[in-house]
Amino acid sequence: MSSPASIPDKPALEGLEAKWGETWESAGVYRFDRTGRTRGDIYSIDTPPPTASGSLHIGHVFSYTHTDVIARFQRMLGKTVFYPMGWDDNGLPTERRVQNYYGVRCDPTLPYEPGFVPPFEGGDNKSSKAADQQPISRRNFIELCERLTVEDEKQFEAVWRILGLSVDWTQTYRTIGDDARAASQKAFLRNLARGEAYQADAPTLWDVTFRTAVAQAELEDRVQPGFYHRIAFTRPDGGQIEIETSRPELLPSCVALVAHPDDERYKPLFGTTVTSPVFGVEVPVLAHHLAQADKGTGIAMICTFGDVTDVVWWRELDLPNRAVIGFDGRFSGEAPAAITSDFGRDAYAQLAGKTVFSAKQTVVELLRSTGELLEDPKPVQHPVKFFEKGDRPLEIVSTRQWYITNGGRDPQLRERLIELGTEIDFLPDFMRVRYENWVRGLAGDWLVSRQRFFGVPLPVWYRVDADGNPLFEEFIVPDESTLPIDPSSDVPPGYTEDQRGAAGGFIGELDVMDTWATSSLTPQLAGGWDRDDELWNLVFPYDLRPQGQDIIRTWLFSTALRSLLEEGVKPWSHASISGFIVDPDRKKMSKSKGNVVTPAAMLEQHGSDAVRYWAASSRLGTDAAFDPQNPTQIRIGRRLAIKILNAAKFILGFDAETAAAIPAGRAAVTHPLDWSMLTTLDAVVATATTALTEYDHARALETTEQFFWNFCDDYLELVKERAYGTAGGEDGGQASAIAALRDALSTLLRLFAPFVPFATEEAWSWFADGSVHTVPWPVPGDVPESADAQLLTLASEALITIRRAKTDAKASQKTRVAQATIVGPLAQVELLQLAEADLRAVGRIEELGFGPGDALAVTHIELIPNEEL
RNA sequence: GGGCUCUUAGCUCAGUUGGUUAGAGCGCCACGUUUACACCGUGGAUGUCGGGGGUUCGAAUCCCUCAGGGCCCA
Repeated sequence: MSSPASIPDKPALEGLEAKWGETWESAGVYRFDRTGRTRGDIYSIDTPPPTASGSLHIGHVFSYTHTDVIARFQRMLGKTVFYPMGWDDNGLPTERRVQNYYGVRCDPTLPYEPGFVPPFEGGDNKSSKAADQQPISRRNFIELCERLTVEDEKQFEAVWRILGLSVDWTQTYRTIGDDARAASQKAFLRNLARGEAYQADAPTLWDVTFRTAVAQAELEDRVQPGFYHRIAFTRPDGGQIEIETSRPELLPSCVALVAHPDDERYKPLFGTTVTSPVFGVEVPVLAHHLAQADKGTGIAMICTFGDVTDVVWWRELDLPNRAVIGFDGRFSGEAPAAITSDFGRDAYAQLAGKTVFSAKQTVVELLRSTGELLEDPKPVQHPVKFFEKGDRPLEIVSTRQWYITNGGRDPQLRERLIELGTEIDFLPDFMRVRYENWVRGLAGDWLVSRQRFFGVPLPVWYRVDADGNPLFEEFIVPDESTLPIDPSSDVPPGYTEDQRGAAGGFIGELDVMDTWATSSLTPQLAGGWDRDDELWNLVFPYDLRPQGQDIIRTWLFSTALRSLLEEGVKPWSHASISGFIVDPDRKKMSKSKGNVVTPAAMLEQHGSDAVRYWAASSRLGTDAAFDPQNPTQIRIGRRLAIKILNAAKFILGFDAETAAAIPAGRAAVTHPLDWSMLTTLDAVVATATTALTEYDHARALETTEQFFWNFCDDYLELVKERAYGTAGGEDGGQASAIAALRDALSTLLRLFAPFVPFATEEAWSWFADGSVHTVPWPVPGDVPESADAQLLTLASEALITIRRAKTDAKASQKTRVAQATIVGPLAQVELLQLAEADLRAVGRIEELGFGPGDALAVTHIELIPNEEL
């Protein structure tokens, strides 16, 4: 970046990443300098913070390259680009990684152990058994989380730097960092103050492995094998009602039977009662429209709680709660009070303490013994709800949890969110539908409390009454100025530590927030919300939110929600959605399928420019197939990057002395063919600029690339003799060619710069000062009236015809031609004659004639045999 | 079951508001070592635009329908 460097004899891509990465960093090329800027000067990006505990895969490279191309384009347009990087390090994935990496697990009841050394380091990140993990205190556990994420983040940053992301590395944040915790807690407290956050004791989807509540956005259905059990309930008159259930173990928690209100078979029974088998509990028969007449026997039992429909029925039909499953996924020791018969209580005693699995077997045996299992269980495949990161079916337990309103129970808020979506330019546009579908399908408010450890603590305490019982409705909040806080170690205002847990004192909330509750605030975290007002006003609302399509329901939605609640406006004007990478069998790459490709080796093997080319060739929203064994697009990208270096070297090598005397730009251009090329290039500039402005990076790249290959294959060949100065004749012909070539080179390097930043920077350094990445994006230049793009096209066609004649004769392209005639429509031939000398030179034609004809063609070509050379 | 999306050359993909004979790259075949490039150059062959129906002077493009792939939601 100092004075122009000498051009290597043999340009190569190897080493460019390290060379330019260091130069860019030390020169601060991508630094966000807000001095004197106004909002209109800024282009701000709400970068996705990768999960620090995960591993980067080729899909990350794909989508982050899309963003970087836009960032570089906007920077060259003259915008000051706010392009920060965050690390999403809080949350369950980190906890799991720490457990496996260090062989530990968190037990909050244990005391802190200073100077703790974990059993080992560098576990293989495969799941290890809990029994093999050493229990440690929460504080020790969090220290290990902190230690490992810092290490992981260094490795991530190294990959991003090699890839050439034009991030300002002084603008980084961590979702577990002090500022992030403070902002997350502050936003929650403001939700609370405005009535948007609340706590409720309610049936909650619960993962028994991780022992935490989970939210709707974290659910997934998995088809599981199961059995339908046909069971008999008894009517007061002794008659039977048959139901089918996949969860007979929940029979002791049965609170009603339910059928569809229009179901003629059961209409007479509505309002009557029946008695449950084995446990002998009398329950009502009720009507509800969610009961499916065509499923099983058409009548179902309602238990507390087998699935989310049970919860709806329980709530809407105002039924009692007879929950039997505890937080550990086992049956509680005490039978529901409704079971009063000795037989029923004995039966329940056999279930107490059992897992769902073994309780099911026990209940089935009991039903067989009483003859109330009417037939052998029928195997079925049915969808079961799982926590997306879990591997045991979710249970539903009643617990006190914190919620944030999200429109799931508020039609007005829901409509505002949908309206907000219409104000955002989704790229591609159809992705908005996924957002709208999600908003419309919300079944309840957002459950944000998690019974985990490595997260942002919910910033509340609870008063304890005179008898030592916590008063959850009488919560205490900290002053904003004290954030971030940890209520399990910090003391609420007006209390002292010795009052913790004491009668008349307080207790701290132990739960942490859903990781999305923090990452939904990435615009705030990165943009200095309520911490750096000047920055915030410069970047918010952001220009761009790039992300993957798989997290529209989580990250995109929750960010839009928090922005609406906190600021009342959309968080960004554009949301660009990248597709994902599929393997050659069109299967999505994922860790569980074992088809993940890690980027570091790819970048090392092929070079960053090559990998970026591959990524940038795909449009937003489309999935890209990738075969690591045969990375065709990457090879093409590598070829392009090398070609850029070679072409630049070639162009800069033409008579350097003459070139030095030629003014930069187009002042010395006189030849019609040169003008033809430049006006064609101007059209490419216009197309590429429009495409990038519309976030169609693939089109910009394709257009530029196509021009570039034609430029090299035809124009460069046509003018090289003239540029060498060996063609002779025309006045200023050499200067014109050299000036046009240099002007085109400058333009092409800038057009390619967002896509292949390393090769373009290298070539730029051979003749110009400063970085190509901070020079102005090209604009179409001045051309004379007479400039005609058609001329270059015709000359290329003529050249191809001449080449074909030589190829057909199995002759070398440098074979001389004694005589040739080009025929074609008069206007074309007249135009083409303007390039006669260049055509003769490239074709080594001694005598070139022109004549009339229907279409452009070469006739009467007369090769001079080899031996006469 | 619902929503979205895709199906174009052997492969990966372009194809704009409907408009001549549907394109590119890779791969393949032939030729060529031309003073930037063998990580190269030149040229060539390659299609029932998933199937069917409709609208139109004209359909890869618009509409209907069917089939298949993918993602998300139930």
